[in-house]
Amino acid sequence: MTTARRAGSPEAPAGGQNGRVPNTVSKKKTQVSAGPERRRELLDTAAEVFAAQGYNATTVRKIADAAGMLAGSLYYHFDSKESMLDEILSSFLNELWEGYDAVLEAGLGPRETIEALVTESFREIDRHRAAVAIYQKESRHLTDLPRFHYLVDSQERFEKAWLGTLERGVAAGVFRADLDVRLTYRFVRDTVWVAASWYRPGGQHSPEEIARQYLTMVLDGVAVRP
Amino acid sequence: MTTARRAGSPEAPAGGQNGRVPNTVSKKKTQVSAGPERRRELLDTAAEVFAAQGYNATTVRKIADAAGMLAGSLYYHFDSKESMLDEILSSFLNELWEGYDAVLEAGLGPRETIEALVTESFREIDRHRAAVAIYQKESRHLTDLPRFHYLVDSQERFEKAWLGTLERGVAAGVFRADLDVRLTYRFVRDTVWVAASWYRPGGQHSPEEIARQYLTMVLDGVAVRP
Amino acid sequence: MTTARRAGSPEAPAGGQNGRVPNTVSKKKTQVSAGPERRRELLDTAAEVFAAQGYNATTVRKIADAAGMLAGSLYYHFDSKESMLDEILSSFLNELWEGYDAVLEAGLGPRETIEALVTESFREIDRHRAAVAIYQKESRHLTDLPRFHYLVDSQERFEKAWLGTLERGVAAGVFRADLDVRLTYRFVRDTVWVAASWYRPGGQHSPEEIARQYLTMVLDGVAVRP
Amino acid sequence: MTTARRAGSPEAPAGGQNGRVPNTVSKKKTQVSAGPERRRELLDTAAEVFAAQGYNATTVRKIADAAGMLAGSLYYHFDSKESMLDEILSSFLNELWEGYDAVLEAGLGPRETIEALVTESFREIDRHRAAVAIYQKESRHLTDLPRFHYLVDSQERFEKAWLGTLERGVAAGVFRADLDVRLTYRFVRDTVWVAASWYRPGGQHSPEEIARQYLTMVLDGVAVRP
DNA sequence: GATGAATGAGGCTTCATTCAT
DNA sequence: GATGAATGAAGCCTCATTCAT
Repeated sequence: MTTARRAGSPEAPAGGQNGRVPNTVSKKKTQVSAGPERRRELLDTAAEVFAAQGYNATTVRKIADAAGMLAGSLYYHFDSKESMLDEILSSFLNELWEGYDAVLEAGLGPRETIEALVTESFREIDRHRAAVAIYQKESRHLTDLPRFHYLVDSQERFEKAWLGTLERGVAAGVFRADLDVRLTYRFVRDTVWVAASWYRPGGQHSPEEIARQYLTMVLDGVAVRP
Repeated sequence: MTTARRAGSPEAPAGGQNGRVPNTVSKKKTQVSAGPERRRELLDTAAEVFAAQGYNATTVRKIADAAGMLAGSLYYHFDSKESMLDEILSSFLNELWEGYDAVLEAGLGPRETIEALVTESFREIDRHRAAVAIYQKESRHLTDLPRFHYLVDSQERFEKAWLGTLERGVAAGVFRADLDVRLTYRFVRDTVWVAASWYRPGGQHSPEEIARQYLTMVLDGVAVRP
Repeated sequence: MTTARRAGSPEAPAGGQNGRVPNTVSKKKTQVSAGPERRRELLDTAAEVFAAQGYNATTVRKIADAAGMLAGSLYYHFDSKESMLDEILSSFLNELWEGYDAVLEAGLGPRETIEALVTESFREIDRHRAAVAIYQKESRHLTDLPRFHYLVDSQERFEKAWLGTLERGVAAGVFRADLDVRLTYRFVRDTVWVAASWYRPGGQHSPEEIARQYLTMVLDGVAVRP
Repeated sequence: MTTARRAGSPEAPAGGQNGRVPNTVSKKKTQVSAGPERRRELLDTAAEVFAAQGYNATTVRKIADAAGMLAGSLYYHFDSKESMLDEILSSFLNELWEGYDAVLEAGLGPRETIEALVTESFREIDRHRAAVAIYQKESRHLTDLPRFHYLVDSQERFEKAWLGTLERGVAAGVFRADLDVRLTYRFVRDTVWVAASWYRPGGQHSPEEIARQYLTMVLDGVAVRP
């Protein structure tokens, strides 16, 4: 039931068939590692459970079970259940923005920027599937808590980046002008991130391949051109 | 067991094929009505809260507050919090499938079928926004409960309908053959239903208008044709 | 489930095969009688349910179901669930003491007194099976409530009557002197009243017949005399 | 399913065949013990309260109060209030049957078997007074719950053992043939077990002494022989 | 006399969290 | 670093009772 596979990488046949860059999030040595790596492991475990069952429905005991310890023991490592969530989300967002910022500062054209952002997004989904899924499900009601206000900030930067690029594209004549830009923005944004709900790392398509297909759908459409 | 009962659906005679249907769902805090309408009102209220806060994070007290009664009083009308959820989802799915079946039995071509399904979907989002949002967020872990097994059935029919239509379209040469059909399926499906997360009835676009724009994006792409 | 047969007499093939004196507690005319008889009927129904499920486990709704009305409606007839219990027990005890007093004032010898008390007791069990069963199960913790203090009084009178008779018998040489009288008292008392837990009116033995057999067991023993 | 597990029974090596066993059951409010003994202590406490107030009337808070902890803390040790009851009853029945089986397999004559069973029964009442009292009061409506179906099994074995012995005795001419055997069975059975309702361990009579007196009453009668 | 709907207290249970060992 | 046991707040649900109709 509480399957909770150790998150992401270890079992992934690293750098396998699709020329994918293995993203070794944690390098656990033996069974149980120590120090800050242990922390990472526990967070990965927690993220899996949160993603699978929902934050509220996840009890600290379930996380502890999945980690092979007792509930109380988690409190040696973390202040609270909420702080685990916090750490999961913030470290995901940090990495996401590292990638996004690199793209945004690269001085690409609108279409290329969109392509790069989409590709980067799928890479993040690949690396942080659980965190992305949690983010999707929980961010709405989390924004009420002051502690998670950075989610709002991130959302705003996010919107600015995408919406801006789209508008730039419309102005440049590379994106259609007959569409409501906000609608388009939501369309593209959702289209990409919802994928986290079904994506499983190590599946038959690499994130880059999925990004490629998504991009041609979004940009060129599903219909055959007349 | 819990076979989706068909709700009386007073919302049904929804004004025509395109005119915005003002959401008459009930304005809490007005005088309470009696009889089976009261039940509907309470379910609508509950759905609103479930959608906003998530099923697990919603306490019966919150629902009762929103309905202007005490928590215990809800149990005069419903067996349990879960049965409220059940009734909300099943009556939504019943209505959804009425619309979908009408489309699927109309003998339309693949492209027209997709167009009709998307349009019908946005109409359902308009009518049952809360239920759709709940469905999106909760269906995954609900399927574990025997009581909600009908969600799995519905999902299967759903996939059959959409995937089948897409395949038909590829075979007929109206949809691109160079895409992974399952990927396309997920793309179209998610793209439509996630809209429930931001859609607000009574906004500036009617469901039909949103459907139209979504359809041209999905079918023809966002990019300007070369 | 909540079988709740209308109590005692009506269905009993009055004065049937065993030369039993029919004790017509209530003469209901048709389906639902009015006035004070209705009250009796409801109390009989309540007593059945209390006896079957236990006072605490019996909800007012169960009684109402058995009586064919809604829970709230009972409050037209009675102040509270507790007052139903009160009325059931006190009216039983009243009748019991009527019978007991007649016996005790008859000036019989010790053995004859015991015989008459036992017989009278089985008659009461026959007439008020439910009340007796309730009494057995609930009296202990009821005595805490001031309202039910008469239970304590009754118990004391009861003990005085039985214990006194036994002692009289020991003094008179008709009951064995080698036994602890209190133990004997408890033995006889319990032996009789517990029968309410399995006795069903209209069974194959009349109360008088059961009394007769019990008496020879208690007085003469189960073993064959050497 | 819930097969009566055998409790560790530290009470088992109960001092000899007649010397009063001082009830070492645990004196709440003393220092709490740890490990599986704590479980036993809590169960003993719970049994005491159940016996005194009835299962339904007993709130978990009352049990917790008696155990010197908060209501919720009980759930660290037990799944539910019902499972406490289950464990109390099943461990009592296990011990009871150990004793009964020893008697039944000893190849005694009918009268000696009855004597041994009665004596064993009073010993059980002495050791498990609370459990016996609970059993008396609650077993009837408990048998509806699948979880407690073993109570029915036990009752059947019980009846077989006693009734069989009585019939053997009648056939052998040691018990009276002029009595209804089932009536005799109920008489003897009830007569013994009801004693749990007034018996207090540490009273002036040892269980063996009470058994002896009960046996001469049951077998030889209360009346002086003519 | 009875109904339908609600109240409010309280019951069982869960769970994040703490802390001595 | 981890365990075992407990806390205390809160959650879902039940139920006796009330009352307008």
